[in-house]
Amino acid sequence: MTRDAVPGDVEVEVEVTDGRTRRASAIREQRRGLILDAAVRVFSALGYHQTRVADIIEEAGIARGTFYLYFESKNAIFLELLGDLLTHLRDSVRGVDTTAGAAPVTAQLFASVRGLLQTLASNRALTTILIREAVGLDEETDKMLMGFYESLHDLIAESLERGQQMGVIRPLDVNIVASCILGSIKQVLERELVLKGDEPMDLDRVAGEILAYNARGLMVG
Amino acid sequence: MTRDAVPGDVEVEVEVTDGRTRRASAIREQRRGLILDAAVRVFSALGYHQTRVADIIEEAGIARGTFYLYFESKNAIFLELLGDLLTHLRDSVRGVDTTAGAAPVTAQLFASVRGLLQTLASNRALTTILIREAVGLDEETDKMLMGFYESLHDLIAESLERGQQMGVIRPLDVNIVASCILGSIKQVLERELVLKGDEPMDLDRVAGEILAYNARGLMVG
Amino acid sequence: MTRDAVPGDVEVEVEVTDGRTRRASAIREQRRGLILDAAVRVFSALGYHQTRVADIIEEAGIARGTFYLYFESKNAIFLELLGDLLTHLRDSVRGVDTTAGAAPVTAQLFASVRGLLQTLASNRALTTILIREAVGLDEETDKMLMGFYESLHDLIAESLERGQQMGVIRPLDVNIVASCILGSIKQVLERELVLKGDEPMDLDRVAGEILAYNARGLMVG
Amino acid sequence: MTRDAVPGDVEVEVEVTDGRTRRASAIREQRRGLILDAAVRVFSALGYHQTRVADIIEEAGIARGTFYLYFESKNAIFLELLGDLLTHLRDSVRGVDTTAGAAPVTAQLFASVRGLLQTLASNRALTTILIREAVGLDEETDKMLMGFYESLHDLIAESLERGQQMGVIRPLDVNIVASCILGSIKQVLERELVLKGDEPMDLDRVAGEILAYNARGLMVG
DNA sequence: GATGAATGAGCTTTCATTCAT
DNA sequence: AATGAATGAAAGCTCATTCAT
Repeated sequence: MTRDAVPGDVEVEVEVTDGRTRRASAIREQRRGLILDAAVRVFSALGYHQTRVADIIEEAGIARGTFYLYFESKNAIFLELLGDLLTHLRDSVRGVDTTAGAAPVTAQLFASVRGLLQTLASNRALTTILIREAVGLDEETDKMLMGFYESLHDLIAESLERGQQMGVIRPLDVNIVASCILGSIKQVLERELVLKGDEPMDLDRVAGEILAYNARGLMVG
Repeated sequence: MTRDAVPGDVEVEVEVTDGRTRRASAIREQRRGLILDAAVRVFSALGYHQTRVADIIEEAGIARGTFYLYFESKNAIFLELLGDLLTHLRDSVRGVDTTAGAAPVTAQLFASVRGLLQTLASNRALTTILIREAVGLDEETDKMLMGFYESLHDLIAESLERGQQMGVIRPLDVNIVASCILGSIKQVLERELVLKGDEPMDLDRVAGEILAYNARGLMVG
Repeated sequence: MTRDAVPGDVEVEVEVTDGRTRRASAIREQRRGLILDAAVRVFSALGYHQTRVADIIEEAGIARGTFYLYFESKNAIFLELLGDLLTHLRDSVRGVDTTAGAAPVTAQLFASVRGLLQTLASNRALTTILIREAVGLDEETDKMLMGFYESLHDLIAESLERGQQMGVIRPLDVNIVASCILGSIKQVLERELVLKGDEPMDLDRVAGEILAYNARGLMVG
Repeated sequence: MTRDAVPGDVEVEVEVTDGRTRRASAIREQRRGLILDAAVRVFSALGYHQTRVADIIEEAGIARGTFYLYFESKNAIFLELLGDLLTHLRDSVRGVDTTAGAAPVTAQLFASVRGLLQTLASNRALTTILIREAVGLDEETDKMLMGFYESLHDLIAESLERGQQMGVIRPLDVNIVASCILGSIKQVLERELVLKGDEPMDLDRVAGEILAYNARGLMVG
């Protein structure tokens, strides 16, 4: 339920830092983290629009003004949370390495999908936000999200193209099929995380099923 | 950009209808339609939350009170638009007929997917709303939408099961794969409609590509 | 529950009146009366502020615009109802006749109080409005009502003065005591009509009790 | 014209109170009081319905939101004012003590009536509201007010019964006569306070006159 | 005369953000 | 740095009244 520590959390202290400022800075970051954690809980429980700043500060146990000492606005903290998750996700998705000696393509893909599911499963609250809320909030948030999905799409499309060149992927419209793959994963996730609630997900089975589907389709043989 | 006339639009006139009331009723429905059209334009341009009732009445060229003469609330008109689209969509999706003498399964599926894309393509503005906005608004809207997707999911899952019994679908987890299929379609749509803007979609090619992907997967052979 | 026909109801037709206009005028007055009756019912049930013009036209079974054909405004119809009741009441209240040969003062007062109660009891709905609602609505209504109570007050005060001159009323502050008398009657009425609901009032007993109280006070002897 | 400080005004501070919170709380109550005072002035000048929240905040010199920081709604602040006054009034009305050695009944009654008048005279603005505005606003307000008058009525009726048992009150219908007494006082008050405006009231004379009237009635002897 | 759809000023209330302490 | 009272723009909605048919 809590947000993982993320590099971006710590603002770089550019001034001369003696012990005092360093300690102050650490306390500051700790508090910032507490607020972010509280915000995740509230946003994923209530949704962005139902969440009032009052809810966040109550959950965090801080005063109204304090919130604005750490974050510019309600939208800013939401954007930061979203950015954190996207960073996590990007890290768990890698293109297929087709150089000689690399692991088999299928194994690589399995690892990639499994990693993705793993990351999302261990950030259930944030993921709930990502899937349920992050569209139609405002221009900036929308762009951020679309950019993320676009880059995932491109990653998949490029992999498909390379696969075609290697002769392991059949001729197909890489953009449409990239969308299909991305959509498969999103939808399975939505179903697994949002509908199934707290029940843990069998990562291996789900990842295997997704890959089999993507690789072989539905037909017998 | 405008909403299509829909059978459900016209409220049944239960009273005795002479010429006058029939005409009045027709005018009323026409006006209702104009407001719905205006709302579609505004909602799909600004998003649900950014849209104020003031925007809709300005677009429709009516007074504030007039809006509430036809619709109970901002949420109500949105729900109605969404309901219209879902009705449209349900009509274009049919389960696979596996009785002897029916058209080949592949052809049926192609017709179904193509019809779905067709419906959505000809309701671009509404579809934009469906994809971009209809999640996380409020409990009622969410339930409506989830119910719709759930019923699509179930339709697919049942078709898959039947296919397995007939021996044309390989063994697989019907729920996960149903999600994959549904997600494929959603994502392709989102890409085609939202990102590509007004550029028309090659329905046959897209539908064919989706089906091929779902049927055969990615692998050569 | 219905309003009594009142002379003021019929607007004098000053133009040349042939049969046609006379009939039209009669129909008009009849309709006016229906609306007034409907308004009484609604006002006394809901109170002035809770009553919307929509309630009155629904009760009367007329169209919105028709209401304004007969009455200038919601306030105007209320004022007219109030005026009707005040006219009724004024008619049932008479000063004490102290000329030789007149009925005994006590009998006259009893008749006056009894008549007042009678009038109000047979206009329960209107009276409910008078007692519960007619203060603080707007300047004009307030003035009308205060004028009515003031004239009742003056009538009583004058009677008291005359009684003092005749030696039948003890020395007392006529204004204060006139208020006491008026207040007694109002409060008894409020209790009898508003709290007791539809239970009929024993006019003789109540009038007798009020008079005895006013005449002899509370003390033994 | 200003509201008196009332014990109930100060919310009990249940938390640990250091100097800071105590001061803050005091300031808060002071501000609350200022708003209540402003509301009394506006309500008694314009009447409940003519008064908009905008009028109160303008009179109080505060922002719109500040009002809602202290009071739930326009109706809530009105109810609080009314409740304050009723509490005051209840405190100044006491039943007659008929145990041996108590003050003479007449003196007790005089003190009670005088106290009532005193309280109302020193809360002229609130009283104006009580008499002119507080009926027919909404269910809750009506109940509050009716409950108050009912309790006054019962108090008087019980006193009358006890007086009868002691043989100092003649046989009479206690409920009707209790209404008469209550009505007398209400009406005198209305006349003295509302009609006479700011002119001070001769409490002793008015109280004396009311009592004499109630005790001895109008007749000579 | 009758109709009822249309009007729009005006209301109460919410809540993200500011700023004096 | 922390606080939380104060702010006020902005929203959704109501309803007495008008007016074209």
